[in-house]
Formats: sequence, structure tokens, C-alpha cells
Amino acid sequence: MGGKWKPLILYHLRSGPRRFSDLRRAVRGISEKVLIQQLRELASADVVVRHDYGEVPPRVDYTVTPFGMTLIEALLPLCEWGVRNRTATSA
Amino acid sequence: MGGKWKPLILYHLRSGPRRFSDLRRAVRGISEKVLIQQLRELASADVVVRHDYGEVPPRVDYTVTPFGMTLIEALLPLCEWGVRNRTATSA
DNA sequence: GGTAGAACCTACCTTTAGGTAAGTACCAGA
DNA sequence: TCTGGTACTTACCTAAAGGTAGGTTCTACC
Repeated sequence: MGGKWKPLILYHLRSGPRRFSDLRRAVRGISEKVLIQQLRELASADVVVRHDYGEVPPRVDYTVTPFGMTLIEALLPLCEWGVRNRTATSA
Repeated sequence: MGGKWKPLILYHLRSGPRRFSDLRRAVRGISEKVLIQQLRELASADVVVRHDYGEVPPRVDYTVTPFGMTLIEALLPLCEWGVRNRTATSA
């Protein structure tokens, strides 16, 4: 399952629940549409959980599941590799 | 840098040089065009090296560089995660 | 002589991910 | 009253990745 933003989203979710608008500001450059899309996909894959507080104004947050945590851990080496070699490549 | 096939290509290159047609058979479902594209990109990023024997009929093989090996190692955890959870997801 | 295989290249078409821009319901605060 | 913020949805457009199908040059083999 693709989505160039998913790793970044997960990265920002790694240390606890985050509200939608919070993520939107954290993940720079992502559009609202795509952020929701990705979050929905992650949720339907049981990587994150969406919690709607049913309040008004709306309040929703997203949390990584234990399963999602295993994904994050699997992604970390690649992430670190990317950081180490960001001078050499642009990915 | 994208390319849904790159991880698979690298996976098949992990244990030594492979000829083009060899890779083509190993990486099932990839078209020749895309395989070459990806190999060229990997080569220009110094992840693999292309060796042309200058023979006729043509003979070329591709080898992972030490740098490429660090990438493969960074990819392995994600790869294993994918294998472990291939029943749950389709990616 | 005809076929098959090597390692490509080229042109064309389709799919899809992502971007842009607008709209929605509701409330708080200046 | 008007603006701003929340969490979305909808419609439309574009760019790029990938797929398909053909051609090329040369040799080896039946």
C-alpha cells in the first residue's frame, strides 16, 4: 500500500495521539484531502485508530495501534538510512 | 525516489551479480521497460553497478555496491514485516 | 533459412496519486 | 456581525509511473 506521506504521518504519531489539525500542521506540505485519505487507509489497515469525541466543534484524534508500532519499528532503519544519506540522494 | 519494483530488484540482487534477463525472470510481472528504468536509476544513485562485457550477443550484469548493501539492510526489517503480515494486508 | 535469445529502445495509452479549490455545520470570541 | 477554527467532503485537474506492443542488432542452433 502506497502513499508517500504515510511514513511521515506515522513518524508524527509515534509518540502519542494527535489531533487532525495538529497533524496537518506537523506534516508540512500535505493537503487536507490527502491527509484524511491516508489516515483512513491507515485506520482500515489497523495501523492507527480514529477517535471521535462527538463534540462540537469537532474533535478527533488518531493513535497508533500496537500493530502500527511494529510497522513504525520496521520503518525506522530505512528512515535513518534516509537521514544519513540525504546529502547523496533526494529521497 | 519511488518505484514499486526497486525493493524487489534489490532483493534479488542481494546475493550477487545477476544478468538482465535473469532479473527479468526473477522479478515476476515487471516489464522490460520498467526493469531497465529502475536499474538505470539505481545505477545513477550508486546503489548498483552495471557491467557490460562488450560481448556479442550482449552480456550485462548488475551488482549491488557496498552503499547499496546498506540500503538493502535498511530495507530488510520492512521486508520482514511485510512477509509476517502479508495475510493481513496486501502490500 | 527460420527461429530464438541477448539487452535494450521507442511510441503510445491508461491509471492513479496527489494537488487545488471550493463548500459544509457548528461554535467561540472580538 | 464577522472572522476564525474544527474536521471534514466534493469536484476537477495534472503529472508521472507503469503497462503494452513493436522494433533493433547480432549470434547460435536446428
